[in-house]
Amino acid sequence: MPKKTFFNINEEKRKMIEEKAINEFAVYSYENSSINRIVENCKISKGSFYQYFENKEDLFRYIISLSVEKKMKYVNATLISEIDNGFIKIIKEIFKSGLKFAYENEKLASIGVLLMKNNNSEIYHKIIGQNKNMAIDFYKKLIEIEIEKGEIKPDINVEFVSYLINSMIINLSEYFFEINKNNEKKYSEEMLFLVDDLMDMLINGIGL
Amino acid sequence: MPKKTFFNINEEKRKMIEEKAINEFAVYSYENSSINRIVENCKISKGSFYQYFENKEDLFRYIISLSVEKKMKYVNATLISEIDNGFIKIIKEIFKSGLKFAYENEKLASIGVLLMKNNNSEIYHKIIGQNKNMAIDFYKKLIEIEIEKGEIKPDINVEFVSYLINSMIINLSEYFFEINKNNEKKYSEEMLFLVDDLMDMLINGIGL
DNA sequence: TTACCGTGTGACCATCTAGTCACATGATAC
DNA sequence: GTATCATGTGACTAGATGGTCACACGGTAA
Repeated sequence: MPKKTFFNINEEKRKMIEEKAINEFAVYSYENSSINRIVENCKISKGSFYQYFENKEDLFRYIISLSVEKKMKYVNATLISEIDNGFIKIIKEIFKSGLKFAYENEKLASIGVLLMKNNNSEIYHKIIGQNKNMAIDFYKKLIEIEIEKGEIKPDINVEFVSYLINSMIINLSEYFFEINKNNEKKYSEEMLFLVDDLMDMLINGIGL
Repeated sequence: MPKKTFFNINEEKRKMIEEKAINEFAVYSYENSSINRIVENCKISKGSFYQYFENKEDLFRYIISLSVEKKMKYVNATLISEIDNGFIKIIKEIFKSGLKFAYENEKLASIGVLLMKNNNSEIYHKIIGQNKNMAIDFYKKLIEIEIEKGEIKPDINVEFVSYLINSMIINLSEYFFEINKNNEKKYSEEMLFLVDDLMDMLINGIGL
């Protein structure tokens, strides 16, 4: 957590520091980011920075916490409204809210993707640590319920399918950025079709 | 390419340098690897290193070329023998030969995965560059043939499915390492089942 | 005026990096 | 013996990094 001095400075400056830090991590990832560059962009001194934050990790954790907080607002709203509508609907909505978050918070989403992909790094272990299987376990439970309801084949490899869904969610945002890199962004249409395609594929396969 | 001096030194020393470099890149990835550490582990001087290689990138490219060469031996054998057996068989065998390569060349596979995942980095663009869509285009063609043959739904998003298959292949090796990290390795059985599961899922979906 | 205190500063430190270069060694050729 | 040449060396450079610290500034309280 940042030191209390960080929360004492005026909001404009605070937001500016947050923004510059988000920019830095989104472009360079944690390992290759530079405090020197951040303070330079912020036009504050090195000494000031270390009066706001314990160290580089402290800043990164703070930015991640901002990101998680924001993303939760998207996902929680979905979960609450869809919790009784079964696996397909829930997963679909998680995918969609994930994409919506990525679309509306490109930089934060990029930081998240970089962190999740770099899952051998020290910072990944420090931040994600024991929670790394939380999402996967959640999908596992959903799938098991669906198997009991007779909606999903009972002989699938639940562990593996959960893992796959998890990496699909990470990949989906990336793919979306990829196809939209040079085009103008057509969030609402393209994106939702993509999720529908993906879910249809997951449930029914691509074979005839 | 390494300088000719590298190929003049005796094979034992050359293999040792290759091995230590592979180790370094597999553990630290390109960006975080250190020439200092490599020469220290090799017990050769910095000067010698720069008489063998132009620079760090030269060494990395060389190691990647070794890896590609080796992997091609696995995949090519598959492609030649399965080319007439249709999409499912080919993809299945590509998955399997990819896993076999990863199992038998853990370090090289790890270097490849790290490079492919870090697809924003300068080194990725330098090395993969314009070829980054080669694999995806290959899958696209396979799928289009299969659609014409009436084996795959004609209304799927071919571009997206190809992208997905590509990232599945990258993720599959990773998942395999993951589940085998603490267990003893049961390559032949578990691995092949995993591929069969995955392909069955891709073709038929998980829904009942 | 003096004392205190939160905030701001940038030179500085230790430590790392990739890459260089003047020199040493040792083998072969004449 | 001497000249040539490939190979080997490690101190050194220039530039980065994260983090520290003695000090400066400005406002408030006694």
